[in-house]
Amino acid sequence: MVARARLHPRRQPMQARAQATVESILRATERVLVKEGYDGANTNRIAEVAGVSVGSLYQYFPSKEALVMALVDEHCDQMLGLMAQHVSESQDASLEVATRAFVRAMLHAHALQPELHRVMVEQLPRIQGFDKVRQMSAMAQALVMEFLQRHRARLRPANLELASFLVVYAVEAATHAAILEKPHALQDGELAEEISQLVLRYLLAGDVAPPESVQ
Amino acid sequence: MVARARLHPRRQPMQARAQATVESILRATERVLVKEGYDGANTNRIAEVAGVSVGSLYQYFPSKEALVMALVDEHCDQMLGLMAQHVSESQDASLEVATRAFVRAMLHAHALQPELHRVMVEQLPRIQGFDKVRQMSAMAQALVMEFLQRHRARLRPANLELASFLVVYAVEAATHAAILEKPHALQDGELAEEISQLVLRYLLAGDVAPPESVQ
Amino acid sequence: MVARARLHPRRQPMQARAQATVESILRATERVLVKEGYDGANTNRIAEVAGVSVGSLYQYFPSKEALVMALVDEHCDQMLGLMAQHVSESQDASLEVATRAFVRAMLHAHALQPELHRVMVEQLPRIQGFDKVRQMSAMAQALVMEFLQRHRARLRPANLELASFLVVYAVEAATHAAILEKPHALQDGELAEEISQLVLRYLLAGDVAPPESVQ
Amino acid sequence: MVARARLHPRRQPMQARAQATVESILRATERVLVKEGYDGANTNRIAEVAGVSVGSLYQYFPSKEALVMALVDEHCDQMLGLMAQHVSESQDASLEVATRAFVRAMLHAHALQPELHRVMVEQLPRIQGFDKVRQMSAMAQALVMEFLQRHRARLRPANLELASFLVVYAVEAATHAAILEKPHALQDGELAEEISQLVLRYLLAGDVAPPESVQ
DNA sequence: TATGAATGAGGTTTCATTCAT
DNA sequence: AATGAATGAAACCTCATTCAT
Repeated sequence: MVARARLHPRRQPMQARAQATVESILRATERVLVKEGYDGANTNRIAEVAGVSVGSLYQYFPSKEALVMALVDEHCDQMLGLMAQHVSESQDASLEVATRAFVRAMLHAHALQPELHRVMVEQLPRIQGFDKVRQMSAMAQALVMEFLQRHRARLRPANLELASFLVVYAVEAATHAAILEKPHALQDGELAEEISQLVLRYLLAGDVAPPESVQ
Repeated sequence: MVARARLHPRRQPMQARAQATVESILRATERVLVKEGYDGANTNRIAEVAGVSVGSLYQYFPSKEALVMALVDEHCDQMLGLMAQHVSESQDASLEVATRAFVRAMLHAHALQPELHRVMVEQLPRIQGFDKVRQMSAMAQALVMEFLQRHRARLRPANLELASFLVVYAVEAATHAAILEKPHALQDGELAEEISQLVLRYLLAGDVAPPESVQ
Repeated sequence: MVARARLHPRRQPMQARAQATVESILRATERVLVKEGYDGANTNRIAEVAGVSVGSLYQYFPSKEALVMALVDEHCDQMLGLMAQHVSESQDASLEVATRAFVRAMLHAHALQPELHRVMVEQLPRIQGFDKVRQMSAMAQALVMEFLQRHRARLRPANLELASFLVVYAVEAATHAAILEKPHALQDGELAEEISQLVLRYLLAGDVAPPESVQ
Repeated sequence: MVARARLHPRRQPMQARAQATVESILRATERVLVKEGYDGANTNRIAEVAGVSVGSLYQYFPSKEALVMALVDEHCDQMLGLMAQHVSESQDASLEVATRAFVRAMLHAHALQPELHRVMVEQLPRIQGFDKVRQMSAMAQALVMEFLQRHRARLRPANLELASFLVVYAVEAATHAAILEKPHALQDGELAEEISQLVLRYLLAGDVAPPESVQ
């Protein structure tokens, strides 16, 4: 109801035992969140599933929201790390190759824990101070824009900031929806290729050749 | 959490006064939802804002979720109606003209009540049995696919179902994000044109001319 | 732990039934407070004793402390009312008669619900914003000082503010301690007379005659 | 609330280091009690402020109440010691000189740690089994009565027990209230003199001369 | 002896829903 | 039909205390 004051982890676990506790709490939160949804999840249940007492949960997370937030942070960091890694690996690749690699990486990332990702995106209420998701978007846009700037000579759009914005949101939405609604479409490369076409044709002047003729 | 037996409106309001009551409850729900979020909204507060008693609220909506669902229904119907109208109006228009009109329509639709739309998209899908939003997506895809089929001769993608899927999600995501994060970009036509380019270049072979030279 | 935001009653009961509920909650609070002490009192128990549900308690009192505060307010108002009444009744009495009447009134007031008064004074923590008790002291001092000013010609102390301060605290302490530790001493008039002597001899020059010779 | 079996210190600290630990725990308790009040004080916090672990705290104090009680004991012992010392020093002094010295000593004692004393008096009596404070009162009354008996020839009150009772409570209340509410009044001797007058005029027949003419 | 992680009973509070008026 | 007082299950969270290391 009211903005909750404490959203950040309460203390760093110092001993190995404590780190294991924190880990088990986070994993239990995931499981409960996926199974029961955000509204169905409650701290007593999470603690029970984690095999610890509520007290231990509150020793490390000062509120239910801080707990969820920590999970979101972890998830965002994973996603961002994956994206950054792919961008840096595509340093010298052509736009076509890099884009296709990136789209496949996104599909892969979403496919890792699709149910968890769904909960993250669909159910986690936008708690006050929950800007991590927005931050992640901003960083993703920055990464993409940096990449586009290196290739700007070949690009059609003049406003690269706007282009990054559109590309990031379009790819995220398509990837996310596909994982949830068309999981079978992940097997053959059609989905990945079509998303890549969406991006490349938007960015490049002229037609975009199919992947085999480029690679 | 609780048995969720009743999700549909309890009775149709017959008299004008009753209809006014229902209307004020729905509007109050909107306001509270936008201001406090789904978790912060409670039926007593909504009734208070609506200027009626909780008892009256429960006379027309058998549960909190039925109430929220009625609002979502209303909103989806509006969006779908708007889309259907544009598709039918674009019956004889070129793909270019129709797409640009559609994108502008979507931006317009999202701009009507952006905060409410945000709550709808971000917070409400998590209610169990809330497939209305998914239904809306499905219907939107059907409408778009019908449209694409009429223009299939000019289209590059072979799999029109997949194409509709991508177009609908990409446009929705871009439109939604733009309304919330780049509200100033709505003034000039740049944003609308870039989203249109995203769609058209994906769909059509060859380059896409700017709007003025086509219209 | 932290200053609690809500210390004031939540709503005024409008219907007779609601007023009865509030009344029974307040009386139950008294009983539980006396029996279990402040730390032993809990809202579920109070509600149970009151014969209502916790929900009803929280409908009228937004927090445990607000509930206790309401009781303290009520008690302070009673005490102050009693004092004011006696002061006004002693309008034309001599200092000796008025003082003796006042001391007897104080003893009487403390004896009404000695256990409750003890809890009030000894156990109710000084919650932030709990200045009602201090306010009551201030008002008592004001009443006494007004009275002293009317009799200033006969008084020894020059600083009437200080005199009021000392008289109020000395009488309150003596009365309070006597009720709790020497309840038997209330029967004969010795205690009342000695407290009166304490006050009168402090205030007046020369000796103070016993009551019978004055009245 | 809970069974309150253990109220006494668990063991005597033998080594210097252990004594230092106990000392730091007691001082931390003081600080936390003054800053947060009895309800806000918790053993984990106290241990943290003391710079030791909770485990160490429980090594020396078997319960929270034993800890607080040790502090109260310490405080009472200090006060009683101070009073006893003054009484013995006033062995041969006149009633007037002894009383004035005693009142000044009380004011001085209260002024040492006024905030701590406030917490002691206002918040701690509510702990069950806390008769130390009452004991102190009883001992104070005994000391005073012994003193009065030595001077009984000059005294007006016949019931010296009652007189001791009133004098002790009146002086304690006046002193305590003055420290908290009129701290500035401590500078000049007016306050001390007026309290002394309150006592002396109550005790002695006839008027009481100002201090300079007596000493 | 010291540490601090872990415990869990029990407290406060909320809010969807019911029902007497 | 409308009111709003009443309900109570169930959530969140604290903190005195224990105990493995």
